[in-house]
Amino acid sequence: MPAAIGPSSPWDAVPDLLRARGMRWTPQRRTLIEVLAGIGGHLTGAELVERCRAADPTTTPSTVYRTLDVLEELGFIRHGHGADGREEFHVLPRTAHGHLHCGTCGSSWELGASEVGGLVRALRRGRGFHVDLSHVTIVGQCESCASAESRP
Amino acid sequence: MPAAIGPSSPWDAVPDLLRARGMRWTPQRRTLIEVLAGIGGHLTGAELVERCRAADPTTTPSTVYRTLDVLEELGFIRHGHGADGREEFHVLPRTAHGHLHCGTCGSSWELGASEVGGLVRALRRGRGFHVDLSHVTIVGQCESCASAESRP
DNA sequence: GTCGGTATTGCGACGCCTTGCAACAACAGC
DNA sequence: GCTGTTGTTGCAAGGCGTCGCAATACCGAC
Repeated sequence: MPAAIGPSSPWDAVPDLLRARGMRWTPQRRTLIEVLAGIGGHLTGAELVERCRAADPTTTPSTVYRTLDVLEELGFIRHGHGADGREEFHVLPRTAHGHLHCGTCGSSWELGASEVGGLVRALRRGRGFHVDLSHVTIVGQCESCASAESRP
Repeated sequence: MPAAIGPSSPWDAVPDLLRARGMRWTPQRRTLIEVLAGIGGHLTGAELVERCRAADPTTTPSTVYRTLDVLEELGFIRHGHGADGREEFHVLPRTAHGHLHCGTCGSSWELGASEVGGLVRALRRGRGFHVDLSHVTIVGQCESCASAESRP
């Protein structure tokens, strides 16, 4: 019995987008898409590999990372680097955004375009430099860690 | 014959600073310091390991990285992460500064406190977040790459 | 000068991610 | 439905960086 017309998801377009570019729709890619569709927010590459392995134990890291590259080209994900330099992927970013990372407690927050807008404009005007916002990670210390440290 | 009193270097203080903290001055650390003193600017961890190996083939990566941690605690170097997430060390930073990295051509520039000042203040006021400037790497596209791309 | 406590080293193993390559399989055309 | 092309996969190996552990050697004390 054919599934009823379910809630349409942006991911549904992936197979055709791939084929339109002469690329192929494979079970391995399907696995990764299902994992990505089932979660949201930020994940490291290793976490993604692990979740794919949970869904399909034959998953290979290299395939996951290569598929992530493809999905990034298609705009479905973006990657940046966390405070430790490890890759971090953002699923379906509504708008480009950077990240704020507390080096003490490890929490992180999104950094909206409005907050970095001044810097982005200044760099564009002053240096002709075009900032890739999704790749911006600002490291430092968050409010609660800073106050905890000044009053131990 | 004892060396004449040479040009004094900030590195000369390292042995005593270490001992003052109950740490030790070892030949391996000496090798790394000599390498660092002989260059300047930005280097990746791997480059540093390689240069140490050139000076002393018995050099071990783990020792180099651990010594770099110590030197960072002492303030002689700072590390950040380049566009690809790899570690990058800055020798003797005069002032805290961030980095601007062109993802297309790979060049990078220093980002002065004045340029990021607005963002730093906004984050402090708005979120109580204290930015670690030396850890900031802004990725994007530089002027020449951007214009080369728009007019191929 | 020697001795002992302990910081440091070197090793081996691991984790994350990338790359080259041969074998495989998706898919367009018949 | 079969077939050939060629994009993908899985493997193996490698690079960068970290960590635990036993052996080493620095350095302060005697």
